[in-house]
Amino acid sequence: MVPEVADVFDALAAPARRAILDVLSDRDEQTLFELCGRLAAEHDVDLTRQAISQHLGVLEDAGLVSTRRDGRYKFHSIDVTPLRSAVSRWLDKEENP
Amino acid sequence: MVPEVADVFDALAAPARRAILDVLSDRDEQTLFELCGRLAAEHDVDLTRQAISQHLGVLEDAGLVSTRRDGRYKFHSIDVTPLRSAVSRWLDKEENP
DNA sequence: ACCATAGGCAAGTGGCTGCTTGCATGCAAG
DNA sequence: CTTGCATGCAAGCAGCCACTTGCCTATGGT
Repeated sequence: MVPEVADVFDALAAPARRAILDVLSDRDEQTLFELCGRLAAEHDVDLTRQAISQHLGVLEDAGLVSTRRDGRYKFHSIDVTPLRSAVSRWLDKEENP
Repeated sequence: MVPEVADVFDALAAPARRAILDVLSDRDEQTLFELCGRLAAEHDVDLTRQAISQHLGVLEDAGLVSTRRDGRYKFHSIDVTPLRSAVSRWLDKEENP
């Protein structure tokens, strides 16, 4: 699935998903359970594992999170590339074209 | 009202509001009726005047749109400053701190 | 083989919000 | 002062989505 600009902004609209990006921005290659722990401990995000998993799915569909499987573990990492291109339409505005 | 980061991303979540920013990015100082016309003609946004007005309110609360009153006209302009600071937490990440 | 761990799938529900409808306000031209 | 235009306010309804609950698959250790 190719990520659209709309998917990026929809993904960023939820506070829980922004907190996930914050945690992943601190350290890459985290599993679902690691994320659940750190979200509850450091970001006051008290959701079930399934809720976090669904949020990760949205972020992955938007291309903001990339994953790598190894056995029964799935490691998540942040990727800001889609965010850069999503906001460039307004931030890279030329003053004198 | 001081705009929060959450307000910025909530504002950007709606396609209609992103279209409004696109129109304002083209030309500043547009009135509500001008915006309605250009949104319908060039961006396939077919909403009532009140809907557009509410969207403008959300954008204004987020600090993404600034307004200037003159008589019975109200001119709207884009301001990308809150957007820059909202995305900087992920985009301005230092590789070697 | 068995059990515990890591994660996935799916349906149901409550609450929020986006849009419309109807009316009100304010300014300006005649 | 009346008429018309640009905008503002508020309530109500319908649709969506965030979260939970319950069950399932698979991998790895003992």
